[in-house]
Amino acid sequence: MGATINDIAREAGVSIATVSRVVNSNTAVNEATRQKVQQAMESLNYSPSIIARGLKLKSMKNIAIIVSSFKNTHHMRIAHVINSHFSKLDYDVVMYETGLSPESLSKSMKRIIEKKMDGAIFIGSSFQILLEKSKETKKFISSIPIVIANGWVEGTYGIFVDEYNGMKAAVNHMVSINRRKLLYLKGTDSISSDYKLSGFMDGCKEQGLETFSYIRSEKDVETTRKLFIDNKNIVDMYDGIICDEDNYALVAIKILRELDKRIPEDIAVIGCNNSEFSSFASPGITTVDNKAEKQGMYCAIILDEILSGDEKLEKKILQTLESEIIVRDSTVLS
Amino acid sequence: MGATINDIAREAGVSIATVSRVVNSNTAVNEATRQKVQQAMESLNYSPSIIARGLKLKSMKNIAIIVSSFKNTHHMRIAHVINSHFSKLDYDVVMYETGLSPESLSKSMKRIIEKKMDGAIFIGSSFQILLEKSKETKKFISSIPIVIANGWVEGTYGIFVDEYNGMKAAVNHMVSINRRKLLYLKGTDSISSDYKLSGFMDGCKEQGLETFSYIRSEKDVETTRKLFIDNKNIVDMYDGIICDEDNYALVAIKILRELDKRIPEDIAVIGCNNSEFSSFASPGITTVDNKAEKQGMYCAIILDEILSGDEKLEKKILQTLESEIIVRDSTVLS
DNA sequence: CTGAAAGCGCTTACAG
DNA sequence: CTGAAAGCGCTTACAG
Repeated sequence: MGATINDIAREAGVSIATVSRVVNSNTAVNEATRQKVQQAMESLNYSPSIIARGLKLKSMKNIAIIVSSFKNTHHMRIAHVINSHFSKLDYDVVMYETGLSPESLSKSMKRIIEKKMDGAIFIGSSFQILLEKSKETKKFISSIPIVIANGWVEGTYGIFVDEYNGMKAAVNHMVSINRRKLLYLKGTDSISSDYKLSGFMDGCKEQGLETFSYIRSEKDVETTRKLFIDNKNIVDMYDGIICDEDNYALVAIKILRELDKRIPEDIAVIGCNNSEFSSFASPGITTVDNKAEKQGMYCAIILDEILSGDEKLEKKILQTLESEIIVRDSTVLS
Repeated sequence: MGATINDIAREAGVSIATVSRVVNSNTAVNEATRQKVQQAMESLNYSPSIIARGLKLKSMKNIAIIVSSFKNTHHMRIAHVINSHFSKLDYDVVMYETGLSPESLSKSMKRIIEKKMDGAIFIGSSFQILLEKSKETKKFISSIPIVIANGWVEGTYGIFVDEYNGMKAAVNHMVSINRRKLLYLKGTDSISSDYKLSGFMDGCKEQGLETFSYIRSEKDVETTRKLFIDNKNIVDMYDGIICDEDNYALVAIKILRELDKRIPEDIAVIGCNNSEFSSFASPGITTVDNKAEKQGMYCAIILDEILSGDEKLEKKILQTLESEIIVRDSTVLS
């Protein structure tokens, strides 16, 4: 239904080469001719086919961002930064949501190759495992440059945040406010979540703590309530709880309050991600800030460098960003 | 660098037509031939160019979802549902983040047309105004079917949630728990936010309330604190606060607590969106649930119907979903 | 079951 | 400054 370059050429009484020239305005064109063409384009409501152009030029200036869920706010913060960066460079950035199934990841990877996109950024450590499992991966990795936020597989570039030491810092912070009996709440399994847990465990050992443990659980309200009530000793035995995500900390605080515990006097709580609501909540939640924006920025910059061919980077883990504790009322009253 | 259909044909000793046939497996191909081709594809690491195919076939089976920000969790919930729906139908759904500038919207629309995408869904009422302002809009709307969540412009399909009556219901709920002096906190301006406000105002009038008002403000902690402290009378004059978003309610509760107000005894608070943290927070936040998932589902279904040409729908506002109050501890203690 | 050929809508040397 | 022509990588009637 849309007009093509041929229609415009006919309407304006010129060749398609000339039309192409005025569309791309990179070669000099006689002003009168340009006018005619422009008018023809207007009146026929012309819009050039980027796919025909892409076929010719071999690049569509596209990059892909892949997340497992649009609902993961932490990952979307990272995606936001990447999008802003590449939009400015006139790239078309397209987001894919793949869930956690290797099949749908494979499907997306296939599409991304077939579309000859210029690069891809995966957000989240879960992709490390997923990529290792998927059949499409090798082909994919050899086809286009890939950056992973919080993950790495052979042939890709990884940008990590040091959540291991972030969690150690959380333990140290607890000790600094005299909490020596620590519980760790672990949500969904993932590489990142495992790193965090070992940071916690090692931190506790280094500090010579005698009472520390962790629980793996769902982070919804009902489950957590049941967990805390069925094991009444949990609430009485520990004086500090570290959660692997802020929303888990939010839930924990809710239930602790129901059980008449004072935060932080009876039990101090630390979350992770420095999400918006961690500062909006009451009490404000002390959190391990794992630098979403900074990580996104690094991902973007690395991919950018690769694409512009500025340098031949070795494929490897390129950056490890430090995370940082942000202290709020859930551990220290202001 | 990638192998093309010609390379495969040569390698397998067949014509490109045959290669195409085995790739698309829609015509019968001799089994032995198929094997040869398949092997050639394997060994050359072939992946068909979807863009060459698209040029020929005129449709890439793509739809676009456009949001103003990846960081808007409410909008991403809607996007998530739409993505799931179309992924199952083997569409490639690509997300665009445009911000709130007409320019970047125009750019995205241009790209979407140039890519000959099959349809587009805008999420958020802000797009109504943006689309009305943009130069590209007319062309865009006449090019492909468009659905807007919470907005409508001539030539598109609109799926609305009745937030006006949602806010009236919030007022009624306040009255039912004996709150008759209500304050409304309004965040960023948008059509949706205006609807909500008028729902509040009209609700108050209908209930014959004498003390009600609204404040337009930023929703961060500092601003709200200053607002409440500089106008100490706010906190003393009202016994109920309705906020146009949950995160605003969260902030309000935080500051009210700092000022030693009890929630809900002294002041009851209602938010909007039924976001995850509204149930995770303590107290749980009573909220106007504007049915993100349902709205997303309707958007997807409508676009789906248009694309499959099942029927010629009149272009108009197609659905208005009812919103619903979810009562939690911020208004009624359980 | 298979191949030769036309065509999808562009871009870009190459001539003039 | 402008046009004729080749080619980008596919699909699909049309013959055989």
